[in-house]
Amino acid sequence: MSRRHPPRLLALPSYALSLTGRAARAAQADALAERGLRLDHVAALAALADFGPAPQRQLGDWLAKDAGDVARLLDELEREGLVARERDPADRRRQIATISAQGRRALAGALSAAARAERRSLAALDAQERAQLHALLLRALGER
Amino acid sequence: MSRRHPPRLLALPSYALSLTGRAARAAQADALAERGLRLDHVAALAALADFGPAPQRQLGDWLAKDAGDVARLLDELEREGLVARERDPADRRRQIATISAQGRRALAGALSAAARAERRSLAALDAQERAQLHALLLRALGER
DNA sequence: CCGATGTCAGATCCACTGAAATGA
DNA sequence: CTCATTTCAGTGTATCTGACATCG
Repeated sequence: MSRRHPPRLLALPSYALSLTGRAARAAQADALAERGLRLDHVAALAALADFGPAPQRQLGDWLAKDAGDVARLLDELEREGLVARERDPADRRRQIATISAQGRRALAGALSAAARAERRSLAALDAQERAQLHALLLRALGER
Repeated sequence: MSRRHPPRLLALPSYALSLTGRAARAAQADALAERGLRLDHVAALAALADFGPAPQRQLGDWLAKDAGDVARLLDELEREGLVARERDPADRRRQIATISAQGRRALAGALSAAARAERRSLAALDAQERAQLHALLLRALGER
């Protein structure tokens, strides 16, 4: 199994980016699958925990997710009792999603599993390099 | 439109990695779509250009792609005249794929389009930061 | 404008087939 | 040499994801 990568592609930072991104994503998805969660479940829970209850469209903006997908995602989370949805009395079109106590517990467990998976998938970098990579990625995202 | 990301997720390097990776991938896919190419087309052409003619199985290993998918991928590239397939006389099960002159031209154009798309998607970083990011990603991949 | 549903393309994966090579 | 097994390419299929279109 010669898993070499074509040099011409590696020469593109964004190819390397998409490869490492996929690997990181896969490692985390595996870690979460044991808990019956997907990455987007955890992302939604984290957003609701960090920013508080929100209408679905807002949640879609935070997670860079399509509104239709958010609706289906919340169906699942609600079925598991991790979030609750209720109509906004001020605007009855809106559904306000709120994380439940059970959702917060699931989130905490999932985040620590994700952090462990991360150390595995970025094992080739030492702590300082990981921090440097992290800072560059945040800049690339326009955060900070 | 709030482009903020949940802090709990951004605190994970691999979340930032998967976000930027997804954006980079989408930017490149868009740039290539105008040329009638997908990312896997370009990856296959690059592998054949960098490593030389190869049986399909080998190509699948390089690209981490399923053998069946490689067969379909090459059907498309062959139909466009970008690669040629011929049986290996030494082992008649094998099909050796070779990039054509036209394939090389298509690859060159695609790679420069990808490089332009990249400057757009990583616009928040200056040239030095992009280089630093690139080096870290290659290390993370275990290349060099 | 908001949520919900349907659908589509792309990507990944798995099972299976037939032909060809391999080796006990 | 024969037969069982393995390898390779190719086909079919299922599933998941992200994106879009439409409808109430």
